[in-house]
Parts: sequence; C-alpha cells; structure tokens
Amino acid sequence: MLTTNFIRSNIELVKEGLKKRNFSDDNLSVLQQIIDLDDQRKSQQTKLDEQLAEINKISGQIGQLYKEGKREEADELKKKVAEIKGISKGLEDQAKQIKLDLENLLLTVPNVPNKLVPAGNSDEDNEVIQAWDDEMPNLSADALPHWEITEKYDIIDFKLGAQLTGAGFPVYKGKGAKLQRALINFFLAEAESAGYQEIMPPIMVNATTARGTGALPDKEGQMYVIEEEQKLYLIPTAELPVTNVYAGKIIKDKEFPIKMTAYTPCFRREAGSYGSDVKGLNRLHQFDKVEIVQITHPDKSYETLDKMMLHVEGLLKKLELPYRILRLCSGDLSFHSALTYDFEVFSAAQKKWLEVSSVSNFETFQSNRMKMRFKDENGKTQLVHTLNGSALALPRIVAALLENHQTADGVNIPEALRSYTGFDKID
RNA sequence: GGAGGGUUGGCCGAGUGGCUUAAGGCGCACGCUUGGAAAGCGUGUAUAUCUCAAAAGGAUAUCGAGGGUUCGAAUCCCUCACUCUCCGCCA
Repeated sequence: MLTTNFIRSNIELVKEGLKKRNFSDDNLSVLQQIIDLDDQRKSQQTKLDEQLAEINKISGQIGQLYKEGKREEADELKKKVAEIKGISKGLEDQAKQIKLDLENLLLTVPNVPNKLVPAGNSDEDNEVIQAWDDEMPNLSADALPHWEITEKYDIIDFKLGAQLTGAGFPVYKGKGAKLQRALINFFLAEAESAGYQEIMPPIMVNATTARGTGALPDKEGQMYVIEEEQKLYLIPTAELPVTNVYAGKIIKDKEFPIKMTAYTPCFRREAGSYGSDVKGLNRLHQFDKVEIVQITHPDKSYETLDKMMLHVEGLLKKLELPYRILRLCSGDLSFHSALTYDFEVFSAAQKKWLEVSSVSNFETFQSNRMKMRFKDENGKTQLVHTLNGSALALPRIVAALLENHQTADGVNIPEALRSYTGFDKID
C-alpha cells in the first residue's frame, strides 16, 4: 500500500507507474480521489480535535467548580458539554467513514514499478537479462518427461495423492521422499551459511497477517481458507508469516540487515489453471519451499536484491541445472512488487523453461501495511524496505533434476546434494 | 472443555472516577566527574494524526482490542483476544 503522502508528493511518478501497469486514464482518477479524501480527512480531524479540546477544558472547569461547591454553575457547563458532544460525535462518525473509504481506495493502487521494469502486457514481454550460454543437457531420443520417470522408479505417486486428497497433492515415496527432505536441508543449510536465521512459522495465518504482505485482498481466491471461529488462511508462501515477524515493530539501525529463512509447505488453489502447464510437478496445490526474506534500510534494498539473486543463482549452479534470469515486465509484475526477477530452469524433456524462483523488492509497499519502521540518523521514523525470494521451490527443481540428469540406468544426483540424500542415483 | 487471576511505556512495576502532566526502578542517550573506566550526580527518553513554509511550539488520540456509562475513565460496565494457575482431556 502506498502512503497518501507519497502519492501527493510524487503524483507524476505514480501516474507513470500505473500507466506502465496498463491503467487507463479513467482508472488513474483514483489518485485524485485519494488526495481529495485525504484533504477531507485532515479538515475533519482539525474540526474534531477542536471540539474535543473544548470538552476537555470544560470538564476540568466542572471538576474545579464541584470542589468549590458551585453546583449550579457546574450544571450549566454540563449542558454546554452535552451540546458539543453531539457535534463531536457526528464529526467522529464522518471521520471514521472517510478513513475507511480512503483505506479502501489505497488498497486498489498497486506498487509503483521500478525504472528498470520493462513495459509489457504478459510474460512474453519479460526481459531475459541473463541467458544460458553453456551447453544444454544432451538427452537421448527416448528421454522421459518427469511424470514418467517418477512412475518408472515409483518415487512420486500422483494417482495415490489424487485418491487421498485430490489432484495436485502428490505422494512422495522412498527415494522421492528422501529427495524432498534432502533438498529442504540443502537449501536451509545454504541459507544459514549466507547469514539467514532459520524460522519455523505456523502454516496458517490470520487475516491481519495475510493483509500485511498483500496476500489479502488481492489474492483471496488463491488461498485455502479454514473457517473456524475466525478465518485462517493456509499460507501460499512462507513470505506471509516470516515477513510479519517484524510487523508493527520499530527496528533499531544496528539490527539491519534482518535476514530470515524458512522452510514451509505452501498451499495454492491455483483456480483456473489447466492443460499441460499443470501436468506432473509443474503446478501443485501443495508444495515445499524454502523462502528467504530480508528487511533493510531503504538505501540498501536494491543492493540487497542483487545479493539475494546471487544466492539463488549459487543454488542452481550447485544443482547443475541450466537456468536463465528474467526481469518481469509491468504486465507480469505482481501487484505489490516494485521489481521482480524470475529464475527459470530448463526442463530438458518437456523442452520448456520452468519458473523456480521469484526474487522481489517491495520497497515500502508491505512495510506500510505492516507498520514496520526504523529510526533514521535524524531520529525520524521511516518505513523499511522488505524483500523476499524463493530459495528454492521444490517441485519444478525436482522435475528438472529428474529430466536433466536422467541416464539409461537411473537419475544421477548432483554432487552437492549427495551428502543430504545419502544416495547418488535413483534407480 | 470447566473455574479463577492477569494484560500499564524498550523492560519491570505503582496506580479503585478530577491533584496522572502515568509514581518509582531498570535500560538507553547525552553531559558532569575521572589518568581511564565503574560508581555517583544531572538532563533527556513512546507512537500516530492534525496545526505550522520549516523548526520550535501547540492540539487530539493511545494504559491488550473494540464498544458503553459519565461533564470527566488506566480506574466502572459489556464483548472479544491473549496470557497465567488449577481441574479435565491429550501426542
């Protein structure tokens, strides 16, 4: 969520940003509505404060008069207060309504894309900023797609998952299950040695937490909801609970940078998905992911974004997978992000690129919602910048590992993973 | 699930309707003191919004959250959340 002050003082920048996100001129009028409402809010606040100050003043006088035994005079003043109270009550109700309307409008405004974000409408306009120049895996003509490999070695059972729960909830078996555990441990160990503190958060969150990172209201339809006394949401990513660790806090300068990592299962309804995109491990309702989150000083966030990308890149190198890096265009950029880089690995048997990581800088968009702040060198409170990235999401990594490293007599486990799996071949 | 106690500032903690402008302590910052440090002494120490060109200053709100009673609420009442103790159940 942008702040009204930011919109006010950077109106042209915000307009350009929204245009890049394909807002029509009509839709841009929301910005003027926000400023007008904010003007109303201010004048209402001033009026209300004046009335309340008057009440406070008279109440003091009444107390004094009672002490002096001047009952009638006090009663006179009481009538006056009752009158003012009628006015202030009305002002208060109006002020509340204005704040609510303002908040609802602000929630409809996405983050301003960074200058680097290319304009575009869909993933076809994403910019490849680092292509894969090395050799592609040289697979034989009878190379299998991962959903056949998993069946051949009986390591992932999609049918059984469908029987137990539904499509998109696979059952990992034997070496398949061990591979999951190995990848999780490998990713966590790598994150830890890069200085991230491990967090193990709840995998259900309440509405406030979901709103904090921007999952609500704009991704409501993508989350599974548990309806008990209060609504709980199964997390679509560890980003929700982990970023919210510092919600409402004022962070001390020396605490920067805050680096956290977490492994969690992730749950996504993926409503409306269909076809070959959802085949096998390509798109699941439940999957495992190790997430990295950083909370930084605003001056450092883009530097931090680069470091996080290097971390993700390092993982893919160690897993010996061909990858490329994309800078998302404005049409593909998520609502709350200012700049996002996607990492894709090449799935040799499917002959397509699969997204395995998304690394983003949200600037103050999330911290404003979460009221996550720090004190600058002048003692002023300012919003922090938040960033996150997948490091990494498992299913498509597993798909790529199986397909790229398959041989006639089994699937080879990359060197870096072997101490975690305890085996070097799936056969 | 049942019964009872609690929630006050960064932390501890006092506070039963107006003298609360939230006592006192700890912590933190700055200063004095010191050869240097500690101790000691002094000063300061929340957040948000409005007002103000800005700073200073002023106003309002905030004592778990929301509502209510009252001229006036940290204090009384209601609802909810969290927490502790005991009982029950339990991996």
